[in-house]
Amino acid sequence: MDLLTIGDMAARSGVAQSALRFYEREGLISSTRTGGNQRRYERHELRRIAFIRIAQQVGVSLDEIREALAELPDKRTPTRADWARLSARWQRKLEDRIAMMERLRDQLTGCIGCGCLSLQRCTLVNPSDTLAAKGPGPQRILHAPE
Amino acid sequence: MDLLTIGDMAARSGVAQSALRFYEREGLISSTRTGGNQRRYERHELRRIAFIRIAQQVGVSLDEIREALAELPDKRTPTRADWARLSARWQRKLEDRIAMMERLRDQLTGCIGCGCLSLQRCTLVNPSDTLAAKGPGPQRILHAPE
DNA sequence: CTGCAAGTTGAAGTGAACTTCAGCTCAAGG
DNA sequence: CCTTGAGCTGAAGTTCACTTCAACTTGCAG
Repeated sequence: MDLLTIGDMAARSGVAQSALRFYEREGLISSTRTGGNQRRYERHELRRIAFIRIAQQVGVSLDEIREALAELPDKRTPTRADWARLSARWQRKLEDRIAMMERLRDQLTGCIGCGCLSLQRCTLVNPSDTLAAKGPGPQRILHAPE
Repeated sequence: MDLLTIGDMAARSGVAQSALRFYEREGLISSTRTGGNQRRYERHELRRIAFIRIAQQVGVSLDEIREALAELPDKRTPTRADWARLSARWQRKLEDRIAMMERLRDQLTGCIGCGCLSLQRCTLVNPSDTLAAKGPGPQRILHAPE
């Protein structure tokens, strides 16, 4: 077999073993077990991990990542097309986020000119006016505009 | 006087009162007190709050924000120029971050083509190879490339 | 077969950024 | 004056994404 141990996975992905176990508990990745109860990973799990890290870079929560990954075929090894479909969706998110940051940048430029930084005049603070509307509760940094 | 109560500040900034008290404990904003120990804010504190929220949008931690704000004059009300100087610095950070997201996007595009999402071949997962090198400890989402 | 690195578990700890709570006090309109 | 809403405090709780720990078991090289 060409199954990988958790050590291999950690080395190849740069993700700590503890994080891999955590991801498994959270249902983001999966493994089989040896007779002695040790984890063995199929190679394509590396791809899932790559996907998770990329999504995190984009600022997506593990919850949302789990949902996305749930769309992958459960039984068979995901094909190139499966991954491409998913990636395309994240690419969209990324573009949205980039667009938001650019708006932020442009507005900040304007604000430097006028020195205002006023809260309601500049739409800087509530970029898409959704942030304040979220009410109390911890607010996500760099929330992804859906 | 035209001092604002914490309720006013919350309403005008869209930031919860509890968060404002928290920011004050953390030394990010300040207030004077009435005889009856209630907070009263000068209007320019709104600008600090705006700045805090903007910086958070860019993905900066409160620690870093505190450092940045420490450069503002402590005694006098910050001038337009003071703010402009600070804003310019954040604008730089924003551009860096946008650049990183764009790299991410372009690479993701490439990966969709080849369907790879491989961890080490694509530099996608460790965009500037610093992430994995950070060792154990919670890793910041969307870390700002310094 | 032995030694030891590598793996296992559940529970508890961490840090960031807040929120919630309980038990009070203050301030302003009627 | 009195009520009612706004504000105060310290301590504890919350969520996210993990890490650390202790005590124990596996697996492979020699």
